[in-house]
Amino acid sequence: MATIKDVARKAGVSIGTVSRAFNGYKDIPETTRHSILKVAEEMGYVPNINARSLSAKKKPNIAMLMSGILEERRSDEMPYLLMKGAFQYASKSGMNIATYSIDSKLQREKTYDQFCYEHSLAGTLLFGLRTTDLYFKSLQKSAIPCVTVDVTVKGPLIGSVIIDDAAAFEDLTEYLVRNNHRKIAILYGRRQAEVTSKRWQGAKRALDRHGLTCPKSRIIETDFDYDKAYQRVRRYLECFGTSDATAFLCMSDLTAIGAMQAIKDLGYHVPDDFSLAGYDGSNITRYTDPGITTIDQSPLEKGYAAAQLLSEIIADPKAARQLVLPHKLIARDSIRKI
Amino acid sequence: MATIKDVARKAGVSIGTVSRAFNGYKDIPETTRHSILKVAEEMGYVPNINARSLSAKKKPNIAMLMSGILEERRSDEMPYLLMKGAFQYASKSGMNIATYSIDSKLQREKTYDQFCYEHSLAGTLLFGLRTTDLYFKSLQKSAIPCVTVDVTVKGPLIGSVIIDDAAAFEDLTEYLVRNNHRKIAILYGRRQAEVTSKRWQGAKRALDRHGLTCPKSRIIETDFDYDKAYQRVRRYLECFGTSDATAFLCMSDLTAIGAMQAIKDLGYHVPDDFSLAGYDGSNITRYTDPGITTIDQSPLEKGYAAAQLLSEIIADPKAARQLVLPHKLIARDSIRKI
DNA sequence: CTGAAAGCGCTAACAC
DNA sequence: GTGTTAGCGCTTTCAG
Repeated sequence: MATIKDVARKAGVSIGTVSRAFNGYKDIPETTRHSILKVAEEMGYVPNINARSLSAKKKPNIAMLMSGILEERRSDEMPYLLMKGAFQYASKSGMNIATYSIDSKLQREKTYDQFCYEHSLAGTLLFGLRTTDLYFKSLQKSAIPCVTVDVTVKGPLIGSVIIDDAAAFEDLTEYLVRNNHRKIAILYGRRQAEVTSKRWQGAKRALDRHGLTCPKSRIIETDFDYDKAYQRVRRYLECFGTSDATAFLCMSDLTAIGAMQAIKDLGYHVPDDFSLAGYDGSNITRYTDPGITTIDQSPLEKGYAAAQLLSEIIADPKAARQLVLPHKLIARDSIRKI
Repeated sequence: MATIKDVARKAGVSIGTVSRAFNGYKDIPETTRHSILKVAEEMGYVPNINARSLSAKKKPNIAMLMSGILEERRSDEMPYLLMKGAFQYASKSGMNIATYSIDSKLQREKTYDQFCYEHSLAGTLLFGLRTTDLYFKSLQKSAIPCVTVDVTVKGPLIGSVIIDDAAAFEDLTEYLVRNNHRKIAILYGRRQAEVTSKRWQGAKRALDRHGLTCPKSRIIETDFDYDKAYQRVRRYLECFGTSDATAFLCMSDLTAIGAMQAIKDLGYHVPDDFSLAGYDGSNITRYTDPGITTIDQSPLEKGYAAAQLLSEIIADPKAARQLVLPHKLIARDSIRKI
């Protein structure tokens, strides 16, 4: 493979000049730049990124760090779409992003700063990060800019992209109430999760506004997953039948699907006997029968926005900020007016 | 961040010695190595990968190149699971993998070799590659080892990981026949796709074996996607009702789901009126009602095996080979015995 | 055993 | 304008 030296020799100039031609320096005549670029093109020369980032900070290396990908912890769809969104921005803007998995083992072995140094990173996108991740707190002390998605970390070089979880869940709750549901059972997420309490706040706001309450009996705990939701809802229905609630408001799509299966298995019908709301906007909700009303988390847009925000922050640290993306309610047939 | 120089100074040795300590050279006394490693540990030193790969070929950089991720072309689940599998192997074996998106724009802009040179890659994993990708043919001429998944490229340094698509589809067809289905409609995939013809071969083999045929009327063309499948099956049913076929054999899960919706929308029932088979093993098929019988493509295992195979090939080019992973049929309630 | 030194490919001062 | 040169951080001969 041709190196800068080969190009220089063939073009009859020094390597310094070739470098200048490639880096958009304006103190070089257009004719020279052109002929150099042409020679390089002919030889199939492309600058080596490692060498480049070794010698200078230009064309910063940036990376997506995906946490939790090895663990079974969330749907496969969300992180993929975040990544896709980031790659879309990268492709459009000519930025080059690499993706790495940062599992908990890795986080234990080397610090965030060490990882960045190891890979000569000038900035990172953090996807799937939880507050319990070892890297979570490191971010603040680091001098390397980053953008987190779905969680917020305060720090001068830290941006974040989120949706307003509380407001979104409030909307969803409101939507149920508007459809005259007054006895709503809530499928709670993992207790420790930040999003669980946020969503609960939103539900609370909507219920309060309408003078409604949610007694303990109607709070059904899950881990955001299918199995637990299925079992809990099944037990709930065996206990209360249709007497205690008219709708299930779920903190994730997967729990909604579990709930729906339990409802069906006990001979009830969605939405005739029970209405059902999910949360996340995952693709599956389009294909269930009936389709599930849910909140679109816009992972694609989040990934895109995160990459964009990061490049802004790298260009100017003052650009660091929290971006709140709009959420949207996707109405489907799982909720009926009563 | 500490560099090798800092460590050398603090440990009272030369940088060469530090380097040796880190690279497992045996010509250095255990005591020296230990004290160096200890100092390094204290300083939080980690070798810079770029510098390392610039100066030598050791600890080769390897990468997953994901094609088609920006295009809408396939389910989001498959490529993600491939990636996950590769990361699993990487984490387990201490190998460090970066993921890049190689969209068609990028493939047009720089050749495969250029891309590898640019990133100092010693080997690549190719996910989502199609025969129409520009990089597809480049692989053979390249001196850089790679492993492809789901497609086969011949070349001395090229490995591939596949499942036997024809055999898998044959099994699926056979399964329908065993359940006494003799009039089977086939939801065909994209005409140009290699997998389409392979799966067709498999179906043919099973049908032939039982003296069955599949008249043109029962071949329904799709693009592997939901919408087209829905429309085509709907039209088919409006035309034939239950008179022409007892089962739909689909070349992808998404088309199966489209077909199922069409069946339901016209007032028919799965599996009472029509049995249904999908292909891919995507998660959605677990959650539909009824669950869909399908073939598990094992993307996780493929990714894992691909990463493993690549590291074998890099260690010894003679290890290059084609790996055929076992497929498995997942029986669910969408098929009934008649 | 270990230090010194020559690069790996590239960028960025610094001269001319 | 453009060549020269000093690194970037690391590995690897080559002496000794």
